[in-house]
Amino acid sequence: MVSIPHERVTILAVADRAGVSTASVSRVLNGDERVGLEIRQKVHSVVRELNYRPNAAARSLRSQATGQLALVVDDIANPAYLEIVAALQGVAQEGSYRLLLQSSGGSEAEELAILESLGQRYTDGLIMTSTRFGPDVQDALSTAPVPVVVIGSCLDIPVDCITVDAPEGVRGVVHHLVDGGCGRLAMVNGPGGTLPARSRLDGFLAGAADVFTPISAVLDGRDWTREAGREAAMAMLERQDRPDGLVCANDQLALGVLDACHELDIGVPGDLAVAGVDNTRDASVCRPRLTSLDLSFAERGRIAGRLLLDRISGAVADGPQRIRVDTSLHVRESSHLGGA
Amino acid sequence: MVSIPHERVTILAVADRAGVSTASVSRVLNGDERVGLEIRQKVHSVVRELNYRPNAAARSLRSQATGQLALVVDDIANPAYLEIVAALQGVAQEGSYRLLLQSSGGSEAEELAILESLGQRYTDGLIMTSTRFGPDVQDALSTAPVPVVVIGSCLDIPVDCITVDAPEGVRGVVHHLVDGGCGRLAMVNGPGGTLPARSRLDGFLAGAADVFTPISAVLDGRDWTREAGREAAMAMLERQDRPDGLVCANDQLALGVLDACHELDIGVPGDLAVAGVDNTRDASVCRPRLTSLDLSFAERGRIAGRLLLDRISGAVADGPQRIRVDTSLHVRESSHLGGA
DNA sequence: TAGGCTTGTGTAATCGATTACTCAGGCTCG
DNA sequence: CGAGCCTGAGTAATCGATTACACAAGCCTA
Repeated sequence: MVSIPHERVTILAVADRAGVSTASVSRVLNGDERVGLEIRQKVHSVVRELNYRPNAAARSLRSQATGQLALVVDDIANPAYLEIVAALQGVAQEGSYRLLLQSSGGSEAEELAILESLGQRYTDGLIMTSTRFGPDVQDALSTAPVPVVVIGSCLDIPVDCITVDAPEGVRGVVHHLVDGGCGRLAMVNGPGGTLPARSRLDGFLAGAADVFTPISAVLDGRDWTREAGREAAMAMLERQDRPDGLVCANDQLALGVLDACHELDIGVPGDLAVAGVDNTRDASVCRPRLTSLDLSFAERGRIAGRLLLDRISGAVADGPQRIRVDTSLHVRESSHLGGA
Repeated sequence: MVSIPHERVTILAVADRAGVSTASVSRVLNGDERVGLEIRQKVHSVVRELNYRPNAAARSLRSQATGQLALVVDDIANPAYLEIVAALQGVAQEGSYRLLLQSSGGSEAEELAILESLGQRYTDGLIMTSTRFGPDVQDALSTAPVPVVVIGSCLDIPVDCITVDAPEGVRGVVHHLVDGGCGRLAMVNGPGGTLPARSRLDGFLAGAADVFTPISAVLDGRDWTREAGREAAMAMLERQDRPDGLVCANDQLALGVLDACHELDIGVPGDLAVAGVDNTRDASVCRPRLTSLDLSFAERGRIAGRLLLDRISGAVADGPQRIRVDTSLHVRESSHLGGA
């Protein structure tokens, strides 16, 4: 049973076979009420018989809508974004949209290229995560030909934005550590100059100021990776004024810190309490399990998706929204000072 | 600076502005050599001036190609698939394709619906991972209107398939454990009846037979999760004839086993050597770090993508290919019997 | 110098759907 | 009984690109 090069079955073929006009077929398929019962049934039966499916390209060309959403992340391999992807996939499916996944690889040029390409109209809307917005990107965002929702740090430009109060959350982390008995804090941050690094630092400093706790060091990581965390920790933990409480700007950095502690034979949480940010799967897999601040990626993905759909349908017509989602601290072994 | 509801800039607008025909504009943009230098330059300058981008829908309608690939996974949240997604995203981007991500949630009905929907021609080709193929799905696969490549277990149906010799790999795991000194083996498998579970079991049994090592137990997990692994391990490790070498059908199950060992105060690898399958990030994050069999998801994703592109371009016209990729064993602490 | 070739450009058909407009027939109402 | 309205269905314009075909101009050759 070789599959014969399928001859295309178009709406015209259906119309002919059913002995009606293409208009009627289209109306039946799009649920137009004003079609007689007889025609309606005939069309349905022919559609089944010929296994007809409307051509997506023709439909979009005419209707000026693609039925597609796009998600741009700066690094697909980052497990934190996996939650956004999964959540968004769910929302898209519910709304009968397809989901396009694009990766900018963290490069601004690539981000710009993607935003430019929106002019091709292959998507009805875009969701974007980004850590850094240059003026070009800001410009492209505000003149985008389709609705855009940003997940991440707030900006001054008029774009919908689903954010969390990361500084407030990190501040809470500091309080948690101090409440547990830490008296000398430090931070391993991401690369300076990025928005997330800045906001986490702000929270850390605010928290430390709240409780008048001395800070022994703040080190910027080379990047956001485990290896960067290890390097920073190595440099930091061999000093005399070693901290007893350490906030890491994300879980990967924290994992690196745990590696370093292992090598240096520093007990966690006995000698040093550690906390991360993102609450990725890794946090509950590593040993000791990592206390981590959840930035609600899944929820933000869901909200972003819903908002985007509302924008597309015109259900929301107001100015740019700024939605702030709560963070939550997941306390695990790595900061159980009392229990050590 | 309010953004004015962008009037559409079509190829006709460009043609008018440049004082040439739409045909010429199209030719210039598609790199047709037979266009005079003057027109070529004029068109390029007008395109820049008007910021023109060809409409994707119109282009696909005419050219019968969408510039899109689709990936269907049965569970997006599964980190093992993340590697496929990332690899495929790379291949797609290289080939100037966009990547669609669809999730079947592991439901056969959903898979079927996705395959049916291919008739809408929103994609030029499909890559699919699946653990279970019912007759309907097989049928849909072999009559699909676009090329399809399957990543996973081989089938009898004529479809391109990128697979690994999982049994052979698992057999190697058994040899590794026995070489390290294990004398009594056990396995924690996934749910019976699934293809992956069957192939891993085959490999396990073959390996044990090779070396005449006694098997103390093979338990099927409720599913593929960490919790299922913990439950199975709890049941298994309290028995008298406790194994000293344990093969887990995936990393999540293995993590659960490690949890159980922790609770029961069984030393890994001292009292029990443990190995997993998939070599996910988790394997290098957990403690002890987990020895794991890499099933080369990333590589298979890459190969699948390339093959799909070749099918689409017609570069490969032969019958269905069956490509087998090598597995590799990543030895880590959890099976270092000598070093314990 | 006429006929044929090459080159460059324009005209218009085409892809497959949706929908504004048109029209025929049956109904109501003055 | 005819004007006006409603219903149901068909005709054809439309979306925005690509490309087969037509054709004009310039060049070469016999």
